[in-house]
Amino acid sequence: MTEPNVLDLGRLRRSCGQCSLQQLCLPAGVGAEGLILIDALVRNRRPVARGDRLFRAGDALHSIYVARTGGFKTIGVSAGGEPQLIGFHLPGEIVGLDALGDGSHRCEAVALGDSEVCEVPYARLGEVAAQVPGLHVQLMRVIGGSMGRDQDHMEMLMRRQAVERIALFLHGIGERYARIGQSAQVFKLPMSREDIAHFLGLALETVSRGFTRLQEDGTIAVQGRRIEIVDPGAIERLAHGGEDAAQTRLRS
Amino acid sequence: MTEPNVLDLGRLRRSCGQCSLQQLCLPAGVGAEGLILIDALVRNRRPVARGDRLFRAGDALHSIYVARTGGFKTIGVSAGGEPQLIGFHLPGEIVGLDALGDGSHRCEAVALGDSEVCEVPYARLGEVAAQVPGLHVQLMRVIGGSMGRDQDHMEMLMRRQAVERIALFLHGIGERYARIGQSAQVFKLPMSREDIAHFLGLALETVSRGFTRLQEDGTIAVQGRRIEIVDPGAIERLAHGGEDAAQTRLRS
DNA sequence: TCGTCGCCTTGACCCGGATCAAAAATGCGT
DNA sequence: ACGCATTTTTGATCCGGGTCAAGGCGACGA
Repeated sequence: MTEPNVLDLGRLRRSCGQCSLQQLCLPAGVGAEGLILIDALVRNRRPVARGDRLFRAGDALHSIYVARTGGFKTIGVSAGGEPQLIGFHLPGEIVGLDALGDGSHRCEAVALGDSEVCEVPYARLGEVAAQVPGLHVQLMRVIGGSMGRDQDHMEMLMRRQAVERIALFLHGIGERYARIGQSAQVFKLPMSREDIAHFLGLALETVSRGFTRLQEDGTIAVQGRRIEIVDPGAIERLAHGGEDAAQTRLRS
Repeated sequence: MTEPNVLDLGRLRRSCGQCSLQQLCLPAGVGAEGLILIDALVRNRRPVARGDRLFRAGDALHSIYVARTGGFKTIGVSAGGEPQLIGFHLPGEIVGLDALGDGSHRCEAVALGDSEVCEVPYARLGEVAAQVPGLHVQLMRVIGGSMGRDQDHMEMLMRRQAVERIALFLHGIGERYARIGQSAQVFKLPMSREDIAHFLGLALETVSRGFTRLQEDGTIAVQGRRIEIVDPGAIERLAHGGEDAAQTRLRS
């Protein structure tokens, strides 16, 4: 038995105006009439099963994606070498910008768990952006945010001490969950220890040991992938401070 | 529109049409009439003395810059922590994109030596881009290239062995010099060992030792900051993990 | 309920690179 | 040219974390 308004409900729930990610996504700062165009631009939500790929390295840039639920990791396959974990993409974050440079993807995007994405055909994005004032600005902001996240990643990789990298990682994940209205203190990591290790440039054993040590210090509570940040101050201290107060010489 | 057929020599030499970086810079793929607009957009070349800053962390996004000669480093000051070397910017490369996210710079840009830049006021860039079809596309390509370079940086930081990071660094620098028509085998590094060390996440002594070791192996020849890549194959092999056959990965 | 499989934790050992220290080379200003 | 300061190289020592190896802990199906 079918409800008469099931289509309307479905359509309504798919629309950008109703999306919980609206503030973060492309529509932000765009008027109502622009929203309609963007609604048409964004293909319907699409389910993605755990382990499925949105695209592979070398694929031509066809669409960019917004993670709605679940999560993704992007893996770069550096010529012949072993795969490198480029980044994680939580709900509300964009996947696929790596192809902006030369029009083909440098890495592949794998779903960490069962997920949903919004697909945005890149070719039509340009057309719509030309009609909707403000979309380019928002697009730049979104892209800039993505670059900022890459720099956060580098900041992690530059940290000398393993626990500092881990603290920075957990702090960043918490902040990103807070952006979508979830708790920054208690969350479930969507990725394995091995993924985290590759992301941080550590051995997975070192990640595990780091978690244990932070738990022993009373900084966090660990139950498998469920993390509770018991002492946010300590995490912050490890993440930002922690290192020598050496005055480096920046010549003026 | 007006034909600028009467030009003094100085203006001609400053114009984008005459710039040796034309192919890499904003004008690429833009018609003659667009070029005139871009010419007007780009402020004249500006000299920057060694050690001068184009902008500091926290500064509002005012302009983005194209390095013409010399070179720059961008340094992120992560809240209270010690400074982190985000990247190097050789001639033809863009400086200042780090502010796209939230409109204020995350890092400061310091001239490695006496340099020249083209300054592009960001507010006017948007206006001109609206008038010049194809500029947005090129803008995206330039931004994408910058993101790609960041990922190359990460690839370096992920390498386990110090010599591999150094080999990857030298290889990348060579490629970037080749893009602007200079030799990829012989070049003078514009930055100090200390800068390289911070960039690669190593101690400066380790960088120095790595250079020495590569020289002893006959892979490179070092004379201070002047580097000659004697055995490009060996560099490539080290850069890509030392296990795989030489596979050239050139970004267009 | 049990057994299996994947993921996570813990232990032991060892090496690469950070660190401390100092000499050598290069560059810079006068 | 000279002397001074910065940069670079080289040496010696030590420790964090990579690596190998074994042991828990759930989750899930039979």
